[in-house]
Amino acid sequence: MSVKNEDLSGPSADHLARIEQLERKIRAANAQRTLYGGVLASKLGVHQTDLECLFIITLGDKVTPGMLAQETGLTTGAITGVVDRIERAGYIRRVRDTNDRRRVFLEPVMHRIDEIRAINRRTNRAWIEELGRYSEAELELLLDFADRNYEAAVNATIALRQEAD
Amino acid sequence: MSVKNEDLSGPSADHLARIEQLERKIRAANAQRTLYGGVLASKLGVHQTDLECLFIITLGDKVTPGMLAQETGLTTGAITGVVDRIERAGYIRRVRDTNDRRRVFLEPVMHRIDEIRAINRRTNRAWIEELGRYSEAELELLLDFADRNYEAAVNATIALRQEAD
DNA sequence: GATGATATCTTAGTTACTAAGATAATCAGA
DNA sequence: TCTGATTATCTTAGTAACTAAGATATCATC
Repeated sequence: MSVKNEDLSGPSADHLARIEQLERKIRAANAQRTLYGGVLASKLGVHQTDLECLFIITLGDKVTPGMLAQETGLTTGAITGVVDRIERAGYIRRVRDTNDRRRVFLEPVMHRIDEIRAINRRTNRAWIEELGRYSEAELELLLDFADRNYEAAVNATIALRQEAD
Repeated sequence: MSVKNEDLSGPSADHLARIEQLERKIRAANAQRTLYGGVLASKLGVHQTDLECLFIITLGDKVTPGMLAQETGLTTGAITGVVDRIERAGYIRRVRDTNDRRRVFLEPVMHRIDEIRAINRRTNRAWIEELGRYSEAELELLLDFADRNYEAAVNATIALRQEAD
């Protein structure tokens, strides 16, 4: 019976199978979260894209339409529409940059954003509770993993864009 | 100095902050993966939605257009368009159910699906390597977490749909 | 065989998106 | 400080993916 040295030949087949399973589950969870975003958006009377952009705006500081276009991959024309809608809905305000008057800052209206967060807290109560039961060490691992996952997605997108067509 | 009993008052503020951070990172990674999907789709000459549906088809067995409509939240009319496009592109074949001739099975053409997987392997080489360095125990935790995350998203969507408008 | 239910497809119309260009402000060099 | 190039946002025209409603075909039940 010939058994190859697993330590030299990389992860075992079993290990690889688990990794693929993990990838599939992450993708499935992704899809479900996207679906949730769609339902939430229609409930708020905005579009799914609008909600995603709103999330980006609340993440960073001094976000501009141009930055949104870059991060989402949408055209600046499309972003103008997005910004129009979420401004009209009262979730952000356009504030001209006083230093460079071509630019516009998208300032989140926090008390309106909090309304959305309240909905998320309601619908995710059980999930938040589950998360609370993780130990510090486990949370650390999950945080690190999520971070690497994000970076990997960024790099994969860049790599894919650079591949010859 | 009054210090409340943290064990009785639930997770500490610090713990909660980490949980929120985790949630934000998951969402950011989500957005990036969605972006990657868009770039990949345009590279393949299909739509982002098409690619997502194709993924669902390869996950399950004997998937029908109706099931796709349910899982994605799209109308059956939209699904017809999706199926038309990915069939024309050669990634699936429509196969009539011989037992119930109203139904259609969406049969993935595996050697074409593998082309897509090869691209993903190329662009995610570094990420796959990183995953390989996780221990069995860590992978177990991540798998379980991804699973819970998926279920949480399903439940949150249901809860949101049921909330009074 | 008639009735209702189910699965998919078709059609008409809406609208979010892209591409290209307009507008307006900034910057760099002579 | 004028000139041209660049940058940031917005506007416009056109495309196509989507929804809603209904058509078509098959199945199940009495």
